[in-house]
Amino acid sequence: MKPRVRFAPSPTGYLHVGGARTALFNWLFARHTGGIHVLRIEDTDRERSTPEHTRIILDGLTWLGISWDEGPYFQGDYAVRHQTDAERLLAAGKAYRCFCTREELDAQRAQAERSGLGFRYDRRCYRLSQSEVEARVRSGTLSTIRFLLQDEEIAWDDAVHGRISFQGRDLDDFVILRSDNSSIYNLAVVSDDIDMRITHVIRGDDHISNTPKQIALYRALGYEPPVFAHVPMILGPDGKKLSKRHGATAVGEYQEQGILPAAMRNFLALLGWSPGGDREIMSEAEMVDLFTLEGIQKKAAVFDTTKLEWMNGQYLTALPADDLLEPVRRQLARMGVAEARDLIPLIDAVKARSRTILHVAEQVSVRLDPSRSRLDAKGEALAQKLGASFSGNLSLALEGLEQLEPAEWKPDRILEVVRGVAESRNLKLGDLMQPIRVALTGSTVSEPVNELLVVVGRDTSIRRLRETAQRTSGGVGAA
RNA sequence: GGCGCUAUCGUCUAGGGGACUAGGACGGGGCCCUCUCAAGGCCCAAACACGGGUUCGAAUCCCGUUAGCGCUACCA
Repeated sequence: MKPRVRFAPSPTGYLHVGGARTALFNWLFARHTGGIHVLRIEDTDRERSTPEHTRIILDGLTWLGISWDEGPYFQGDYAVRHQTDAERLLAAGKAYRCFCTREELDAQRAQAERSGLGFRYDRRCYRLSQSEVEARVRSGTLSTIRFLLQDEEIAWDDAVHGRISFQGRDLDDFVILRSDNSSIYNLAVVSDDIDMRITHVIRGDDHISNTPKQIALYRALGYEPPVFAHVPMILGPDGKKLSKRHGATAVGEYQEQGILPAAMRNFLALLGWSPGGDREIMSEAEMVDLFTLEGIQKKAAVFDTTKLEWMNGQYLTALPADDLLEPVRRQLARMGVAEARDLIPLIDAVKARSRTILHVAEQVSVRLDPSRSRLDAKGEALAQKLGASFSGNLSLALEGLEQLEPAEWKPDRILEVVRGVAESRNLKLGDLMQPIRVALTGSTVSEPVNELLVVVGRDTSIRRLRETAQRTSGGVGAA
């Protein structure tokens, strides 16, 4: 039988990196086993669920390259089945009506807390006589349906943790149907997972304590529970559950920061999963091939953005510029930069020394700007640091460069010429190259200057260098 | 408080009784390359939480302690 897995987010917020990782594991497992990946939106919390959040979650998954074979299904569409299942349990004596109000329950809880004991529902409504229950229902008293939990051991063989067991007596007779006939999470999930014939439930660690309740529900409903695989949580740098105060937690934020989906996916896969050995950078196909539930870590993992950026840098250098064209274009558009010409050579020139698309776009825009002849504050400061020779050396290099015909404007030729000038003047190559770099980019960091000159173009380069040399000839800062 | 889960370098991890003077990666430090910065190559510092067992032998198995985290709703 084909495995069937599901990713089941609630549309009450953005797609969180933890959720994205859970989705990734489900998808990887489905692909690896030839199974089906179902997407189910758990929108039963009407108060907090919005279509906007649903859209963001779908977009985030798509951006990451995580697809689904069925759905999205919306849990809210199955309210009738949930109710029917609850009533079936009630009719079978496996659940009972509870007339306790929220206020009464709160009081009982507070009472239990005062006496230092953990609260557990005392089953007072279970002890009501049949006629009493009927009388209250007839009188219109609101009631919930509670599941009657047997006092027995409930255990399962978790695919990542091994055997986990709970005692029924430590669990509560939990509510499965609210007084407005809407289902509580635990019932809705089990009812849907049965209906959708889910074989493997791969979800966050925080659901471990829900699992015995759900297993009891499966059995009471007459079904065998699926395989459970509880994946570890993702933590912030301080070891606490990852949250807003740790910075970016939504997948969309990383997209905006210029992280590549392939890098994000690779990084997320390695957070709590390892193929064994030293494998780190993996293609989608390799990850699918290597993925197993056994390779999932038991321990929670800290989300390390520094390593994410390193990995993104790896993808940036390895990917052909063509693959980067669209994201760079989007970023340039966001920055309000007009792309006057073919961006491929520009991207090629800078991608190896960039960690994000943002970073690539910034450098591209500097090289793209034909009017950038005046040094900005930073460039000015750098020029000053190079000292009085800045303008003179710039002019020297310029004399050589101006000799070059447009057809000769190639990295090898440029290097040859500049090197010739340097040797004839007894200067080091860097004495001539660095002023050019600063003049053209306003920075001491760039690709090799001969390549930079080609990327910027002969005419623009010469014009800009000439203007900068003139402006600073009376001493740096004189202009 | 109760119940549950977890525990290898700062971080992500390899390891599943002898192959461990514990390997890789990020980050840090150094060197090489070099017109700068990356990339790349080489090197260094850095960990088995603690205590008991089991065993000829334990990072690996068992028990306890400690610590961290999760759950403990008519939320999901």
